Parts: sequence; C-alpha cells; structure tokens
Amino acid sequence: MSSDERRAEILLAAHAVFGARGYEGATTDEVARAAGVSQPYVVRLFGTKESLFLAVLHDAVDQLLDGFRAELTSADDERSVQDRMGTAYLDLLQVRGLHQTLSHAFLLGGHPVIGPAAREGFVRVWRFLRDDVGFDADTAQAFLAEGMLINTMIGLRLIDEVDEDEGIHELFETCFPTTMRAVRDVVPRGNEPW
Amino acid sequence: MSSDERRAEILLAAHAVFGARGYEGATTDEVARAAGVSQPYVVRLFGTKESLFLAVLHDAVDQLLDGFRAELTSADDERSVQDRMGTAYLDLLQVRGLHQTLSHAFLLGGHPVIGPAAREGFVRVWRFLRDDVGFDADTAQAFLAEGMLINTMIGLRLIDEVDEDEGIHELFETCFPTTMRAVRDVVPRGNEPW
DNA sequence: CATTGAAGTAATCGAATGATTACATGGACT
DNA sequence: AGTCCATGTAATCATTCGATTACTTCAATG
Repeated sequence: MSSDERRAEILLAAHAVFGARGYEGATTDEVARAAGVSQPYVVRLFGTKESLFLAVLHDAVDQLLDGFRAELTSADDERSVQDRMGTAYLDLLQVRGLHQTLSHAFLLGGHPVIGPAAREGFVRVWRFLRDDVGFDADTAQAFLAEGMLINTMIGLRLIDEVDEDEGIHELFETCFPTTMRAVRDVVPRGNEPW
Repeated sequence: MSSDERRAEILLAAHAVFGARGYEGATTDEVARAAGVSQPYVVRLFGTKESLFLAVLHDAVDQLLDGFRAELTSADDERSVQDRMGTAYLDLLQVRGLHQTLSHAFLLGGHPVIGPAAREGFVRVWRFLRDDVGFDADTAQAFLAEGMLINTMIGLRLIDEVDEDEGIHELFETCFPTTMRAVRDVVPRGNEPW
C-alpha cells in the first residue's frame, strides 16, 4: 500500500480514537492498532502525535465544509438552507469521531500549538456560514449553538441510555424529535473502545 | 488548616486545571502546585485522580444549580427568566475552569466511570431547567445550546484574538453583543497555564 | 511529660507512552 | 545479479505520572 493510502487510513482511525479519548487521552499505539499498523509507523508518517492531531483537526474542518458545500450546490430541494446544512452536519456522523474531535480541539484553546489551529478552524466554519451559506449573525449563532449541543449529546453517549431511562427518553423525544433518529442510527453504541 | 478546608482549596484549583487541560491532560501534580500542597497529599485527600475529577464534576453541577436557584428566588427583577438564567450562568465564570470542566466531562461519555457520572450531571441540569425553572422543551434546548456555544468560545480562548484579528472581532460584535463583555471580563487572558 | 492522631512532605516505584534506532522485506531499474 | 528506496516492524529508550511508603511536625489531651 502506498504511504498516502496508509496515511488516509490512519487519519480515519485517528478521528475515532481522538474523538473517543481526546488529544491527551488518545495514544499513538491505539491509533496504530485501529489502523492495523505498528505504532512507530504512525509516528513516522505523521512526525509527532501533535502533528497527527493537527492533521485530523484540519481534515475534520475540510470534510465539514465540503459537506456543506455539496449540500449547497445540490440543486433540487425545497427545504430551507438551514435544514439542509443540518442534514449535511448529521451526515458526517458516518465519520466516526469527527464531531467529538472537533469539540475536543475547541476546548484546547490554551494549547500553544493546537489552540491557534483550533481557533482558525472555528473561524473557517464561521466565515463559511456567513459568506458562502449566507446566514445572518443570529442564524449562524443558532446553527453553531445547536451543533455544539448535538456534539455534547454524542460525546455523552446519551443514546445508550435513551431506552433504559424514562427521563432520558423524555429528554430526547421532546427536545430532539428529528435529530434523535439520525444520531442514534450512526453513533456507536455500547461495546466501543471507550 | 483542616482537611476539609484543604479539600475545598484543592477542588477550586482542580476546576482550573481540569478545565484548561481536560481529564487526561491534567496531572495531579499540577493541581497540587496550583493548590499549594504536595502531589501525594492531593492523592491522599481524594483517593485517585479519577475520583478527584468526579468530585470536581459533581461540584460544578452543584454550583450551577445553586446559581440558577439563587437567581430564581431573588424576587425583584423584571427581566425574563431566560435572561436571568443566562446571567447566573455567566456569573459562574468567576469559578475558573468550571464551564470547561463540564464540557470536558460531557465528551467522556464512553469512559466507564466518568461517562455515567457525566450523563447524570447533564440530566440533573436538564431536569432542573424543565421542572424548577419551568422552561418548555424548545426553550430548554435553545438555552442549553447557547450554553454549549459559550463554553466553546471560552475553551477556544477566542477572546484572546478578538482585539487582534478583524474577522474575529466582527464575529464577536455581531454574534455575541451582550455575552462578549461578560466573558471577556472574567475569562483568563494570555499568559495562563495552558 | 508522654501519647496520640491529624496534617503534610520527600523519596521512590512501576506502568504507560511518545519517540528513536536498527533491522527486515520486497519491488524497480540499471 | 546488484543496488536502491519505499514500506513496515521489533526492540528499546527516556520521560512522565499516579500511586505508595515511610517519614516529620505539631497541637491537643490526659
């Protein structure tokens, strides 16, 4: 396999591992095993754990904006732009760990290297929503806020409890009637690497 | 100093350290130095790093609900309940790291011990907003969502950039006209332990 | 005074982990 | 055949960090 293909596979695995454990909690060995290669090879292909995380972060924002762009340019659809962007966001749940990796990165603003990269990623998203999607300030704020709440529910693995706890069931049913089904279909259940 | 007082001091320091670095990134030694005691003593007073984090998490939710309760029962105020709860939320910025610690915890849903505790904390907040504050489902969702977005901006330390980058300045001015001032007055600037 | 127990630390241990080094394998091209 | 060079791994190193152990200090109490 070419090193570029291998890099792509490792990147995919790294989304899941960094998403589940965060930057500090994840280990290069875990990423390596998830990608089916040895730990030293991960380090060799990406230099350091830090630059691997930067690559994952950048890739996450790229995929996010690509998803938005694709949904924007697909013509036939009478739904509101807001609805369609929401769909594009939830479609990315197929890339396991992407949303959580972003949330983790957004909490590391104080990190000397990751911090600036995370801020830049956030601003890229913000600019895209304003300039390319055409959201006004209030719409963009509400859209981002709902996205962050969705990330929280994914990160909390609330879905796991939804069938067991009546209170949580009510939370979902009343609060996320539409979102819930999309999330629960894609988000890892139980027996995942924690 | 009594061990209970010491415990309280360590808890306060732990909010800041866990908030800035996350559960895995934080070290018991850093918490100890921030609290002015030795590392073994932190471990002795709290058992393990894990149970220290659980204590911090529980304390954060307690302080949050106490803040909401206090604002609820303070009579004279013609503002909307939503506004007043927002104020209570921002007042808690004085407890450095509290919001970020919550956000970190909410990303650890897959952790065998922290996960259940984090879910329980989230549900406590949800129930309080519904049952005690009286929010309907949509209001509660919007309130939580905005809170998560605020946490994100704090975690990103976007405030640090607001005076330097014109685009970020615009983001804040248009998107968070009121929130911004409150956040920037309290959130750590620059030279913090990252 | 002697004792006891709580507050607190220095020294250190063992496991985990990111990184490095040295080596193996196999195809491409003279 | 012989030489490279890219892909990949085993072994291992150095550091970090949570935890443990064995102390010290000192106020209260009988």
